[in-house]
Amino acid sequence: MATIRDVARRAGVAISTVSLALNGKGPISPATVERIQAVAAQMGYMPSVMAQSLKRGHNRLIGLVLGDIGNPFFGRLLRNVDSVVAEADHMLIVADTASHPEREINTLNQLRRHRVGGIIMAPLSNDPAFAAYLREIDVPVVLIDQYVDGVRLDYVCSDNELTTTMLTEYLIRLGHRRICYLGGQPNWWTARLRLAGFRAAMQASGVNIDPDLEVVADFDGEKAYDQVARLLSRPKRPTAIVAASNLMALGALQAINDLGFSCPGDVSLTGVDDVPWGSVIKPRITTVVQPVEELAQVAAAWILERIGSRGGAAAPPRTHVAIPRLVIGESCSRV
Amino acid sequence: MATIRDVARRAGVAISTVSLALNGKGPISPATVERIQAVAAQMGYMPSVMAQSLKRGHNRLIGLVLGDIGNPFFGRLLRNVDSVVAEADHMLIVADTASHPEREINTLNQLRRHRVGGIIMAPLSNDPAFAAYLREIDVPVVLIDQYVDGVRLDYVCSDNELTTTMLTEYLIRLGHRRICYLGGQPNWWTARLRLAGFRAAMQASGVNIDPDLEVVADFDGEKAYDQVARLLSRPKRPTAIVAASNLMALGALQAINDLGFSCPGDVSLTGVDDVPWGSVIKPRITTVVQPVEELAQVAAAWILERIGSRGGAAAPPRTHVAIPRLVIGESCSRV
DNA sequence: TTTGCTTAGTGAAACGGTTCGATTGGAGCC
DNA sequence: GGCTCCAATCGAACCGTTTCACTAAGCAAA
Repeated sequence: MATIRDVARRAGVAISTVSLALNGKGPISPATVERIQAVAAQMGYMPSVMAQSLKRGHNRLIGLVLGDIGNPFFGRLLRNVDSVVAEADHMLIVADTASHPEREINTLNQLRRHRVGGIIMAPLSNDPAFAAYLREIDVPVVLIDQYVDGVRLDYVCSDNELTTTMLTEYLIRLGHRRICYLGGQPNWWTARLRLAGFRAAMQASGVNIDPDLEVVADFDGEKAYDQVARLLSRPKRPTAIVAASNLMALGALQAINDLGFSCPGDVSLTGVDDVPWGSVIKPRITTVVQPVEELAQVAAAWILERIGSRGGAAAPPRTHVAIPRLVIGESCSRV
Repeated sequence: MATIRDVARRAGVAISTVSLALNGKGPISPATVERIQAVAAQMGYMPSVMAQSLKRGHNRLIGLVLGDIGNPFFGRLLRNVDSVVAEADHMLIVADTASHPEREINTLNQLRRHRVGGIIMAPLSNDPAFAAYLREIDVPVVLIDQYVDGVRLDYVCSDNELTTTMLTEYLIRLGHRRICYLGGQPNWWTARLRLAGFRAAMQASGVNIDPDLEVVADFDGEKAYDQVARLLSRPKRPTAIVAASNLMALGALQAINDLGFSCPGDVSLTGVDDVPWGSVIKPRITTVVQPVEELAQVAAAWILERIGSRGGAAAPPRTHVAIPRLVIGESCSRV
């Protein structure tokens, strides 16, 4: 690939003249500018972002660290983040930690070696060592979806507590009392909040929580299937299920069907978040959807802000809580 | 962030000594190496990949250009590509063209400015101008999923013709004759091949193709819904449907249900590719799935090879055709 | 003619590393 | 003591760009 030297030689001017001309900076005569542009175009010259960055002290790269890009939620997140940062002429280095929390520090270090201007991350880890690492990090970081206890960083999420509260209240209004809750691993930030949302709604309505019906299924479809199958084969089975994720809701639905029960006839079912093509799953599951576009846009805008104002990196951290939306399907019935 | 200069000063040695010591190259005394390592660790020094790359002439970045990362197929592709290149200490710059073919050249140019070592791309465009651009490109490119006429580049795909051939033959074996084909836009490479696969299977079995039943639904769920709804309300309706994508299959299923028909009772349905939650969609759709992991791994391995052997970039282009797998569900019945 | 002001363009330093030829200082040998 | 040799370390060039102080030329005013 041609370098600025080649262009300068070919155009018969100094290197600095080429730089000035192509960036439209110095007082270069129109004739010269035109000649240089012509030569550059003809040679297919493109400035090396690496070299530019080295000089300027910052490149136009942003790191995006996710636990599982295969998950459609993160896929949509990625897409929307990309569209915003591309607008600002930035590009995304995407790293998937493949659901291994222990790889996160390593991944972040790699991004730092690349001197990315900022990092957007949906963390998995939530231990003090990781928090300590984040507290010392010297590049702007915006957390998304999941938080890390003990750090002070920008954080963008939807109101996780509200998600399950809305669903639980809805079921209670329909007359349900024996409600099963399918939750995630309690070391996940969002899992704890969604559980709290469920409990708050139950208590607010004065409904007793049967501890046996509050199960952990690790945000995993198969585990949800097993748990629901187990609970449905017991005498006092639940009349409704609140699943803290779409995957678990689908696992639950499959269990309900496979055991010969009907949804919503025998068991009402609700979940969190859209599933792509959810519209063709029968019955359509009543669900609370997170505004992914909003999350992505705010996170992207914030990281660009932090990058833009070098000093402003010290500005106090902000939190944006997006309000999820209840989408009523056909998976719940009055009891 | 500390630079190599800072480390050198603090350790009381020359810059070159630090570089040599940390890279384990020169004959540096063990005592000095240890001291330098200690100082570097204490200062949190990390070499700048940009600076290294500038000197070495190549960075450890690979571009991945996709039309829609929101699509789970590409999400899984991304995840698997990332896992392979990460193994080789490379990172991925991901760019989403948001289904705008006209942005592709721009995106590729941006990646070239970043001096990525190679590019993996699922192209949308397939016009001569784009082919001409690709023919001149000075960085290794591996195409995946879709090809571009008139270029000579590595290409990784699954046997697109075979996908629809397998489905069609399966339906014919079940006794179907009036088979509807839902295809994609003919300017898409994969759409043309899948259509050809359908026709080949029909002709091989001596079944007449009713041109009215061969419709274009643009790989789009809504369009498929409309088309199927239209065809099903006519007197001589099809007894089976081959959809050239999962999205169209789901649209078709919805239309079948909404019009009061049953699947597979009245209409048999088949599709191409997994849907992430396919296992809970009733009925489970018979489908041919592409081995995404295999595609991703081959593409990643090939681009790493091209990057590795600088001269080898001129090696003749290869093509890898993966064999898709027929997964029989409950959406088809004998007629 | 000298002075001063513009305009157009140049040269060199700097960014943060790597690499290689040059330079030490000391040990071993005669 | 002078020689060679080797291990350990250093210095400088270089990668591709930007930026800024500087110069050379042209011209108007004094």
